[in-house]
Amino acid sequence: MNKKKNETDIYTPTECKKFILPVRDVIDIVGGKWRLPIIIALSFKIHRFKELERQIEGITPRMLSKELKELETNGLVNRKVFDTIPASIEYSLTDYGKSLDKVIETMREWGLSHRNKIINE
Amino acid sequence: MNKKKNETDIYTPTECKKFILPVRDVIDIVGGKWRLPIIIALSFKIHRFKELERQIEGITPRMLSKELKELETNGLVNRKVFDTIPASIEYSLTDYGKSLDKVIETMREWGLSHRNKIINE
DNA sequence: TATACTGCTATACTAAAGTATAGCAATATA
DNA sequence: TATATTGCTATACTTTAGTATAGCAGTATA
Repeated sequence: MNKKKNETDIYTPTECKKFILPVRDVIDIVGGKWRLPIIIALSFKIHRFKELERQIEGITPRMLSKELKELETNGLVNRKVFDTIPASIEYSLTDYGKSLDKVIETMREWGLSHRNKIINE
Repeated sequence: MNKKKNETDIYTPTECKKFILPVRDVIDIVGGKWRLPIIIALSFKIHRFKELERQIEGITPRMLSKELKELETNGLVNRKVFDTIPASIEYSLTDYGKSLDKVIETMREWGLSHRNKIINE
């Protein structure tokens, strides 16, 4: 009776796994508690460090600094230094960072409908 | 010169924060390394525990069990027990879980284009 | 002179996520 | 009889994420 193992698994042995892979990549790049919030803030406008700190509720400068570096490394965020004294630094989205807009918008819609769902129950 | 604080921040003081909120909800519900992979596997077909373990590369039974419970609690996954001996248990997506399909598809597309980008550089 | 601002970094810590390994009952298969 | 299967749970551990607090240089503001 439990013999059917191969029979059931054969349905989508590679197809399902293949489907998961690119989504895993996305999770690696923009997963975690802070990265999407940062990206969203930057999609509104260029921000300086302290501005981001204020827009993203609850984030500590340590986390913000860490995540900005990661996002820069992955080519999503641009860091521009102005040699005023003291230096002012602007963070902006690269084109590649901007290309997440669809993902963010889809997630936002789902999130909103979830809120509505909770409220209407 | 640094006096402009309110001038710059006033642009989107609440708008940006408001925009972030529903996305945060999504992160809370399906964030982390394993939840979306699990949901994707279940979007292909109903799975039993060991089948999921095989489809989702690298997951341990502890994590799978934990995340399935969370997903059930949040109403995304359904757990159905058949009182055969030994019991067999089927995990499936609820309609609400299924409603993530757009989010997943958008993420997948972005993930694929990221792969292409890396390959083409 | 005292305080606040900017753009962080350092240190020390806690909490959450994740891994590794083993095991159990009961049946089926070799 | 030995091994494999299912659907997990228990224990112990490591790693990563995240928090809390303090501080610095240099300017501007009160």
